Amino acid sequence: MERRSFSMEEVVSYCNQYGFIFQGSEIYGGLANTWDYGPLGTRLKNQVKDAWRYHFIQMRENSYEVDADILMNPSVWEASGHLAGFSDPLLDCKECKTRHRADNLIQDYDPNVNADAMSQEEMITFIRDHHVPCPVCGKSNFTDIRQFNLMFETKRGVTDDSSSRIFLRPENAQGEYVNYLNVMRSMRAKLPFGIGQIGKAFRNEITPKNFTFRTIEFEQMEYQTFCKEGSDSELYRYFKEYGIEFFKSLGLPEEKLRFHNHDKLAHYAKEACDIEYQFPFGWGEINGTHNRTDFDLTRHQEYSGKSMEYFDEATKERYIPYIIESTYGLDRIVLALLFEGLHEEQISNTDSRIVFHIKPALAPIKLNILPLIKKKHAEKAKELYGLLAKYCMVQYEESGSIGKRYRRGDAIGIPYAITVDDTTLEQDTVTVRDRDTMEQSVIPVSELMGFLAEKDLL
RNA sequence: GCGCAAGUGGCUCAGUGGUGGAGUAUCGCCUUGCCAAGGCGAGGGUCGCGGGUUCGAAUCCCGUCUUGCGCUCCA
Repeated sequence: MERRSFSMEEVVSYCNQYGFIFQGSEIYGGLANTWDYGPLGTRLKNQVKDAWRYHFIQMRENSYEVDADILMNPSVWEASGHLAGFSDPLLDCKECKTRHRADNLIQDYDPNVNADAMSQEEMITFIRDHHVPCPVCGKSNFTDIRQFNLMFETKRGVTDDSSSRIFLRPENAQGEYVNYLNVMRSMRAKLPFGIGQIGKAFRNEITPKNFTFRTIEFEQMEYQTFCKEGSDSELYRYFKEYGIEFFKSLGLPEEKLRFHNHDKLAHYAKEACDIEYQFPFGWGEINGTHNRTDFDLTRHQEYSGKSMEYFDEATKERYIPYIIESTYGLDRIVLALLFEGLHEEQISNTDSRIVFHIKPALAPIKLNILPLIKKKHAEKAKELYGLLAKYCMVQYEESGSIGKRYRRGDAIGIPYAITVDDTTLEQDTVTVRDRDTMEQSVIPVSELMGFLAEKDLL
């Protein structure tokens, strides 16, 4: 059967039409790069979260989930280095209107100069004195440097003084780090152990784009493993490889996944590797694994004055643990699943259907309960709906022909349709229709629970 | 942030100065015994938003917002 994938525009349109993702604040003309998840998108997202919880929390020993606040004491961001390092000195070329990072311009002009150590004024003076050229047009006519801090600011309290300035977290990780002692104490955890968190983070990106791929507000699923120095590199490799397995378990094909090593590491990382998925617009990061060493906990010890040391009963040693971070972009994974699963299938020369091929375990709705003939079978079908709704997300639909209702279910990824007909009334069996093969089978109502378990619908 | 393009019912689009339309989708009734059948009817639009020109603007002009593409940026 001929099968065609969706373009970016088609995915955006589909998401709006079927209730997956809407433009944020749409009735007011929107707000740039904000997207709201609709009923089905929310379901899909939650299923991905559940899958992550299963793999990272439930099936893992010494694994704990937290839900830290988005707003944190500003000292956290001083300690983490985000307040100093999470902003770029940018300037524009007045001649060709291109934008550049001042430190990169200087570094490229003279590799012997350490631009990172220069102040903003020193950088602009250097650029003017040396007539550092624009790499695009070759001229040297720049605007002043402007600092773009990627952290979102807000204020607490009703007064407007600077002491009330607080930030929306630019990454979730610090929520796990500042709770490291609390989790270890209250859970009586021993190294190595992990703290996971699902939550929102915010970044004032300069140019977000590509639908939900890069947004100013986004959700991450993070897992931080606290371990002893020496075991860090092995754990780093493990989580890097495990990312591929996790994505495969969600239904992303291996040939559309690849590792991407960073040549320039973040300020906290000793080793860093992304996993990228091949989106229609190019390879895009959907996971990152970082060896953050003891950088974060050491800094928190320094800034908070609290000891972050772990006491190893076996060896009687005291040390600050290393941290291996494995972070997953939830919105990006949902987007990848949409691109991967959405197809238009040609059934005949004149007939086609939209199908969302998604693993049953991730499907927003698991079963489509349909009376074959509304007048005769609606009552029994509704009864079945009430029964099955206790176990999984089901939908009841009676409007339109049976074929039309099958197709509508296909379009939103419902894996199975349960049709109630005369034999249901007489012999207590239902017709089960498969989304992928369009084939039907008859099974007794009494075996439905087994069917749900077997097909990963619970 | 710069450049280019677009924005009209949920979706796809027509309408280029003179009473806002089509197809499709949705809802109701009839029909229909398994893959988007058919009939009748209904609801649904601040023409992205604001201003200007005009007797009159979806249409022309200006601004703005949003989206897409290309830069730029991206721990």
